[in-house]
Amino acid sequence: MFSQTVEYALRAIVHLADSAPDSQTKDEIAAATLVPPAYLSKVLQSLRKADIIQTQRGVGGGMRLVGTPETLTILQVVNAVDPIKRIETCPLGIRSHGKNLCPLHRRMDEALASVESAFGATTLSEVLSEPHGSYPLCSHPPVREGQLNILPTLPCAPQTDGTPD
Amino acid sequence: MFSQTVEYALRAIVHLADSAPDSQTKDEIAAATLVPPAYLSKVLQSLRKADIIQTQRGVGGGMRLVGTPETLTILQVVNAVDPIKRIETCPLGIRSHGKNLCPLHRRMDEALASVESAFGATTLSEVLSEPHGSYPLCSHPPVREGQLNILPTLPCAPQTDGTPD
DNA sequence: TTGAATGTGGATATTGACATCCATTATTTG
DNA sequence: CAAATAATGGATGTCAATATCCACATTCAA
Repeated sequence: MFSQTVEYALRAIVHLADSAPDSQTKDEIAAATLVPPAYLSKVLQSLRKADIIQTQRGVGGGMRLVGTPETLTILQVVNAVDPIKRIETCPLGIRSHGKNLCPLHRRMDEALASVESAFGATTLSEVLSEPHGSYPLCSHPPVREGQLNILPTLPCAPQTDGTPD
Repeated sequence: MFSQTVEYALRAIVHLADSAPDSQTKDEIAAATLVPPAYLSKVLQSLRKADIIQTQRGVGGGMRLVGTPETLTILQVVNAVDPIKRIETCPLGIRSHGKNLCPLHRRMDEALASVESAFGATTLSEVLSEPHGSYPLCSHPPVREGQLNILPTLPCAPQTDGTPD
């Protein structure tokens, strides 16, 4: 239903919002969100073109939010990479009758509208500040190890929690 | 957002529901719904495997609804050809924590749930019996010509209604 | 100024969704 | 049975989404 690109973009932007207003490099974001680094570049380009993030080349560079998590909605991110296409005209008619959708396509469009509405009403800050203390990219706080480690800090790092397979 | 296959399946099933309990051949459905005939075969196969339609080979054969338009929902049709995949577990975690989605994916799943709910609550008969007299596959009654014609009856046949390009 | 860090953009591969074609099977009618 | 009708299933083709790679441009620090 949602494209892989949307999934990646949202993961990345959540991570960026979480570290706002600081910058993160592409590789840092990729490691934290488990998105293929090479492809993440492309996705982030779309977000930059949509003026959702700023980029900075060179040493100490990276990506950061243009605005604040309070004002940025999930919908803006989604529309930047893979816009929700509302059904404007009957997909059957060569020349559709304006806004008069048939009952079938009206229902389908209403479904799209509900998604659009829900996403448009959700800011990044809302995603980040859930009351239950759950963490954005997984259901528990990220593993923070007080050491330089080989593996990047994975929000949802594979970990055996005692539960057998 | 919705796949082409879903679009085709819904068009076909609306047409079948509209002519229920009669049969329609694949080519009749294809002509009426403007779906590529060869591909429609594949889509209809999915509906048959889901026991939503019955098929009959040979002279006088075709496809018809198994049930009634009153009990068949859009969701059943959608799930037969391209199931709505709810987000059950965190897409990031190798081993996700059961049903505890992170805030981001919970929102995304809620959007999917709203689509699922809307589609599950809509029967084919509801689509067919809109109060405004609008017609299922387009916003006006189909062109019915009292003659044998070369072109099939297209519900949304391309027609110049006086509006310039 | 040099080199390391970092994003940019173009070329290219991979994959699955969409679509077509055709030989075959099943059914009905004459 | 023979012929016409109609669905079935397998093989194949096409294309856009996904994904990778690399040469290049930009920036900072030493």
